[in-house]
Amino acid sequence: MDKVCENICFCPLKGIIDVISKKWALLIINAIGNYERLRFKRLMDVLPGISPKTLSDTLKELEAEGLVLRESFAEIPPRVEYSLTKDGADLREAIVPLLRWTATRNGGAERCKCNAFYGGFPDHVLEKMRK
Amino acid sequence: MDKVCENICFCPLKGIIDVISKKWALLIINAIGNYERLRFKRLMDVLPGISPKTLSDTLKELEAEGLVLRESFAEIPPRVEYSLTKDGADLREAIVPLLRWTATRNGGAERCKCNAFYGGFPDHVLEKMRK
DNA sequence: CAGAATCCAATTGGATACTG
DNA sequence: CAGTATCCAATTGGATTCTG
Repeated sequence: MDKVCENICFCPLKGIIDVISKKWALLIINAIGNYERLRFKRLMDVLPGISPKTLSDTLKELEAEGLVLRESFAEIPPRVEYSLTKDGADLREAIVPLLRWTATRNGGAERCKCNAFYGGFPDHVLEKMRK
Repeated sequence: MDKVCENICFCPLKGIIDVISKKWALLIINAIGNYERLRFKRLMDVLPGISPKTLSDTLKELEAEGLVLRESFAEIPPRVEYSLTKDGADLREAIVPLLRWTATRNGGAERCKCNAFYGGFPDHVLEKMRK
């Protein structure tokens, strides 16, 4: 995707696709967005199944992309809080239609009685998503 | 992501993420959406840099997901046309905000003077995207 | 707590050549 | 034309262990 950029360039798209195609990126952005600010461990809890490595790696990329802000406090035990930058928040807004579309496909939870998806969202977010 | 589905389930999200994280999936969906229906070779042209294998693979997945419709005509030489299903079209609508967000990041084409992104869109689509 | 380090298996996708 | 078949290199991400 990089080398296409001599004559024909997909650079603008390259950005999101690289971000989005990271398996957990959208989930992380959403999670942080929902809770305003989250600590590492809390993120691990909110995203069941993610490994610390993957979370760490993805957070770094999101930070490098200017989507997530990392604030570390010199305390013991250490405390680090993640929040969305303006850009990150905008991105999150931009994917709401996508989430809504997903949530309503196949009647949503018709086959799958789990509630992790909706369950991960605070009430005020739920209301918005349900339109 | 699959095995998470005993107690805590991310199934609803699993869908799009698997679709979206395919490097070319969104580009393909967009391309087809812009032109209503496209043939294989035309898709290759519209998506510079994609290999036939990748295109073929991705199309199959999109078809299996019910996002793309494949119609083959018994002619010589063979003709196959791809179009979006209702679901595919909805998905495409759902990602427009995302594309718009991307296009306006960093002032859009500030560093990159290419026009492949906007260039790939018919005028009526461009207008909508520019808001 | 917040990760870094290591190791490793699976997935992805590019290049190329071939076929009905 | 519309793929398929092969081969292969790079990326990804899970598990696990360790550390300031």
